[in-house]
Amino acid sequence: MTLTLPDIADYCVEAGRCKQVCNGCKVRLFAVCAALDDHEIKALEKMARQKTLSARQPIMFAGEPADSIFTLTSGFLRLQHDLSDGRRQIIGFAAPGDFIGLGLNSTYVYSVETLTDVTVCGFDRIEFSMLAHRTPGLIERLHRSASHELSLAQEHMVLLGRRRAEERVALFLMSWRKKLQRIFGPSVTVPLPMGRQDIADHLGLTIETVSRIISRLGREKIILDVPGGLRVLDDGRLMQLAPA
Amino acid sequence: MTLTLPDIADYCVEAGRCKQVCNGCKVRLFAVCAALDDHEIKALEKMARQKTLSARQPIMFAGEPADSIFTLTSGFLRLQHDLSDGRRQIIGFAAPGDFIGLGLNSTYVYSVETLTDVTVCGFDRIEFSMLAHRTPGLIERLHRSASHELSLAQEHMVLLGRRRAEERVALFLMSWRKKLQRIFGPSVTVPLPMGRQDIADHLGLTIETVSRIISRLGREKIILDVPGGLRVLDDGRLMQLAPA
DNA sequence: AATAACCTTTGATCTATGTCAAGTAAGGTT
DNA sequence: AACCTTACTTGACATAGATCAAAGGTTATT
Repeated sequence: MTLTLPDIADYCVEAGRCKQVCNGCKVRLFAVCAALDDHEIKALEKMARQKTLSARQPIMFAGEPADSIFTLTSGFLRLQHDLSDGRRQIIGFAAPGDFIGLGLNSTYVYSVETLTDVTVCGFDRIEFSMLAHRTPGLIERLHRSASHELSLAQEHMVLLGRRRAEERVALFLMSWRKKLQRIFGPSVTVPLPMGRQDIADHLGLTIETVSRIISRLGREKIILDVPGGLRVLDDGRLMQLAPA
Repeated sequence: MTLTLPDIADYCVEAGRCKQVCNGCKVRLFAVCAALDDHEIKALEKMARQKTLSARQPIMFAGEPADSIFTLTSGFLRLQHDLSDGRRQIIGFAAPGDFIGLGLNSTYVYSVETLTDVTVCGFDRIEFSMLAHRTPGLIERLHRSASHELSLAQEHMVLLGRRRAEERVALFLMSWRKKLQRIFGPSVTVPLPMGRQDIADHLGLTIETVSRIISRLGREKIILDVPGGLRVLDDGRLMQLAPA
């Protein structure tokens, strides 16, 4: 199952720069850039550098200097914290339109790896910060995005702290579907560009538990496992699995 | 064990208003207000309404219209999500200087209850938002605070998703101590204005597990249980309990 | 000072989920 | 097509932490 926002790299990449970037940008309306007027977008455009990255690559590490920040324009990422003994918590998955580096912090607060081939619209953090400093609308937009992330993070704390395994899986499927829906439009088939282990590491479970629950939901005809994702057969029962 | 930032209400409350609020404010340097220059602080001061609230009171509910937002000036709060079946996740505890309503969202994203008697410096959300809109330094400060909260939230996800009970308790004690230290200065004795059940609901554990672990750490002479809080006897071993 | 209400601690047992260990399927490569 | 690698699934068993139950302590109330 392939998700096609027509590949932004197609009409963008030219010695790492591009003209026409923002106006042709498929994710513009979802991204922080939506805050900018024509004048400001020109300034941003000058700073932007398109990049293509292949699947399954680490692209930044928690604690390292945050030289560059970016909007994800196509493909998917996972954002994660790794403990020294190998345990891993996936903080979230990024989809097209998501901005990485919202906090403008001088070091990255999490590590990032690509799940799929990916294109990004990258900026020098300092340069971007300065633009933000003199562009109140941009900070406001960053703040709104960060606040939204914060409330999602808090919702996820409830999931991790207080919900049982089946609820976690059900809620994950629903929230991931909702996130994709906003970008790609409604669909009963939910693409899962991440593996079972990634889902487990996001939900604080083991791969076996995730697998068993997905199998069970399949047996109960609530979902149908299809290659690359899954189809939601019974929305109502899926929702009932997790009390509000 | 009583924490005394001298009570801000002393020289503040006068028909719900006050002169001299901000200059006398004990938490000003920690709070979002620190972003403001003399001119701006005057504008803010006009909008501010001091309030006193007694211990163990719910003061706002998730989902309700966010009419007012505030800086906590003394006392402690807990911020929580409640599920319909009674399960509860405490998102965090607020200490003097913390701002409640950082996101400027039109509805509250979590519920809040007082742990102790409390004083707050409250604002009408709309009024405050408008001030923020024309005061870039203020939004910037809100954004920094929100970003900081976001990274704390992500750290807590790791705790909830991937750490064992003893690590959770140890990390909680260290992070709570660190938070208080910034406000009240260094101290080996850590006040715990919240109960064991609150700690459990913050760490995704049961009260029995929290109690057992605190008892064990006491037996091992890592901490000493004292009324209203506890004393850290062996910082090194406490830190060793949780791998980075 | 005695009583009551509420926390907290401790012990005994249970269980949801983790761990360990095979299998099976799906791509990718030669 | 056969092989190999990697991901997923399933089963059997183990365990960290939950649940149930009963004391102890503290603080507030009369």
